[in-house]
Amino acid sequence: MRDGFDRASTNRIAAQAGVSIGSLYQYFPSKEALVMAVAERHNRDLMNIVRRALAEVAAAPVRTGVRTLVAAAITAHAHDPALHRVLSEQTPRTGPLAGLEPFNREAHALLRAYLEDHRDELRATDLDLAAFVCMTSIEALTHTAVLYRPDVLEGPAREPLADEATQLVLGYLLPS
Amino acid sequence: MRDGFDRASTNRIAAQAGVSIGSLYQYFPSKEALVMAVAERHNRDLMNIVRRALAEVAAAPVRTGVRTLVAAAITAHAHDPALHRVLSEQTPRTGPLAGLEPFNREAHALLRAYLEDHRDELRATDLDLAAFVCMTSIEALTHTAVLYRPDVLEGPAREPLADEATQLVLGYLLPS
DNA sequence: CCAGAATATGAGCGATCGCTCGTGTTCCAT
DNA sequence: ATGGAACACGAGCGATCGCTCATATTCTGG
Repeated sequence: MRDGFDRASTNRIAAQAGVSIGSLYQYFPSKEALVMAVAERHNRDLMNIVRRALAEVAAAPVRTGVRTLVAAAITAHAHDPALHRVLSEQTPRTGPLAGLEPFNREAHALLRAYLEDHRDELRATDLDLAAFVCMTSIEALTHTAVLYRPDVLEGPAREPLADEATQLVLGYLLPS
Repeated sequence: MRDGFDRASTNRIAAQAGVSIGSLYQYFPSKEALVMAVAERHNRDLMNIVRRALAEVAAAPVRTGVRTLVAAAITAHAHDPALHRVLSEQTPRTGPLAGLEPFNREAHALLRAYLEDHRDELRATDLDLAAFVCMTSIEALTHTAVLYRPDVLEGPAREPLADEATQLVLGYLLPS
C-alpha cells in the first residue's frame, strides 16, 4: 500500500540525507514544507527547460518549432523521472499541495502566446483550446513514454516517438 | 498530506459502509484486497464501454469511427470521475496493485486490432506505435478535461473537446 | 424451542507516522 | 581559554494506521 509520499517517512528521509530528523526539522518546519521545496525546485527546473525552448522557437514557424518543443518536453521528462512520476501522479490537486498547479498554467500560457504570435499559420481559431490540446497531448505522450515505454524513445528511427508526436501536433495545428 | 488511499482508512471505510471493521474483514482479507476489488469493478465498467464502442465501429471507416471512440472515452471518464482520478493517479504501477495494468494493455490491443483492420485507410505503418499515440492522446485529453477543464466539454460548439480530439487523431492517422 | 453455524461487533494490539525537546557538539568572538 | 550562539542529535510522545479476536447477535434446520 505505502508508496510515493508515504513511503518517504521523515525518519527515512533524514537517514537517507545523512542527517538526524532533529536537524531536518531545523530547516523544514514540516514534512509538507519539505515536499513543497522539493516539488518547487523540480518544477523550476522543468519550467526553465520549457521557457528556454519556447524562447528559442519564438521566431521560428510552427512547422519547425513544434519539433523543438517536443524535444524539450522529452528532455524535461527525462530529468529525474522517478521524482517526476511521484510528483505528477501523487500530488493531490486539492489540499495543502495544490500550489503546484501554476506550473501547468504558466506552460499553457506560454504555449498559447507562441501560437497567437503565429496565428496566421494555423487552422484553429480558439487558440486557448488549441494550446490545451497540444500541451496535454505532448505531455501525456512524453510522460507515458519516458515512464512506461522507454522502447519508443530509441527505436529503428532515431526517435520514433518524437517524430510521431510532432506529426500529431502539426497535423492538428496546420491547415491541411 | 493524507489523501487518496491513505485518507480512506479501514475504519472510515467500514463506518461509511455502515458496517463494523470486523465485518468488513470477513469479506476482504486486507485493505489491499478491498482496493483491488473496487479497482477491478471500476476497470471492468470502463472496459465494457471501450469494448462496446470498438465493436460498434469495427466495420466503420476510421474517418467516422474515431469520433465514436472519442465519445466513448469521454463517457468512460465521466463514469465516477472522483474514483477514476484516485485509481489512475494514485495507483502505484509497481507493488501489489500493479495488476491493474492489463486494463490499458487490453484497450491498446483492441485499438491496434481496429487500426490493423483498416490499415489501408491509414498513413502510418507502425500500427502498434500509432495505437499507443492515439490511446495516450485521447485518454489524456478526456481525462484532463473531465477532471480539470469541464468547461471545454460543453462550450459554444456542442462538444468542443470531442471535436478537437477527433481532429487531432484523424489528422494524425489519415494521409494528408 | 433450541443448539450450533454464520455473521456482526468494536476495544485494543503492535507498528508506524510526523514531530518535539532535552541534550550533546561545533564554532567563533573575545 | 572561555562563554554563548548555532547546529546536530535521536529517544520517545501522541495520533493513527491495518488488522485481530473474544464476545454478542442473528439465522436456520430439526
